[in-house]
Amino acid sequence: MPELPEVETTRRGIEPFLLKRTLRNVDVRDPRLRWPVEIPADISGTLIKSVRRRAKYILIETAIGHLILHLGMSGSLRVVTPDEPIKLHDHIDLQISGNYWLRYNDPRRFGSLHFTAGNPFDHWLLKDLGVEPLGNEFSGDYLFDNSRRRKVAVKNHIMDGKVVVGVGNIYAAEALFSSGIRPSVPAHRVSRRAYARLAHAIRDILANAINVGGTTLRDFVGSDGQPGYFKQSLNVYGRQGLPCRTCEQPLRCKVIGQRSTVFCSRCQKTSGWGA
DNA sequence: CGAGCAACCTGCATGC
DNA sequence: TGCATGCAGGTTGCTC
Repeated sequence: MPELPEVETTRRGIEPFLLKRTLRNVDVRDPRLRWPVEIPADISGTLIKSVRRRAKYILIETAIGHLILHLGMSGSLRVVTPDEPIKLHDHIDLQISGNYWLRYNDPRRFGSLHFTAGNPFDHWLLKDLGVEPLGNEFSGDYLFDNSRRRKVAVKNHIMDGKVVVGVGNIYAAEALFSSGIRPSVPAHRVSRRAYARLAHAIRDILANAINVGGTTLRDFVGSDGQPGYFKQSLNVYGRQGLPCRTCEQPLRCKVIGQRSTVFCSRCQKTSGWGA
């Protein structure tokens, strides 16, 4: 599921169920996630003070510290009632005051849940993260300045969480298409102007996806459905071999940084020397 | 230090 | 139908 828009959609979906409620208990039924889940027992009965997001992590602030949740590749949260039968890969319940629980399911177990009593932004998972793509520090100049010595493909550059967070495989491909940049170009050869286009594209696409995600919010949180919003607006991801929506050339697919990357060889010509 | 890649897991679509 | 293969929206941590 989750790239940044899906995580933000999830955060917005669960926030009203959590805020100013009491966390009655965290029931760790199966602790085998990316790292073994260990939550202190005295979190039970604490008040939930905020539900925030940093990168693809959801931060749930309680009276004694923060829960740091990551959905990995296949994690999801559903709102359930306590009598809902346990399904395969239901790992954790956040038991909230009132007649519902938040149930975490993760087949591939790439997700994680941590607790920290300290400042969550100093936690080892968060402390080295790059800037937020929708925040003020992110810009074309920022991407340009951080890329001068980088020989990796520009696609890897924007997917590097130490540079900018939240840009996953789907949105990286989409942003490069919409800014006309060839994904395989070395990052240090992309011009300032091209990075300006790219930064705008990243912002636009992510913001847009979050907005559209909002419309499917209720279904998403309530029923564990996969949000269907993005398929419609995707221009390249998953469309290899199909005609480019701009020029009708068949889209090509290439593995870059071990991830498949779809692009249009006609529309994405920016190689770093020109515009 | 940067770059490249293996690893962590299961589920699903595909092809024989 | 059964089985093998390849691929999947993320991230860490190992090598060189």
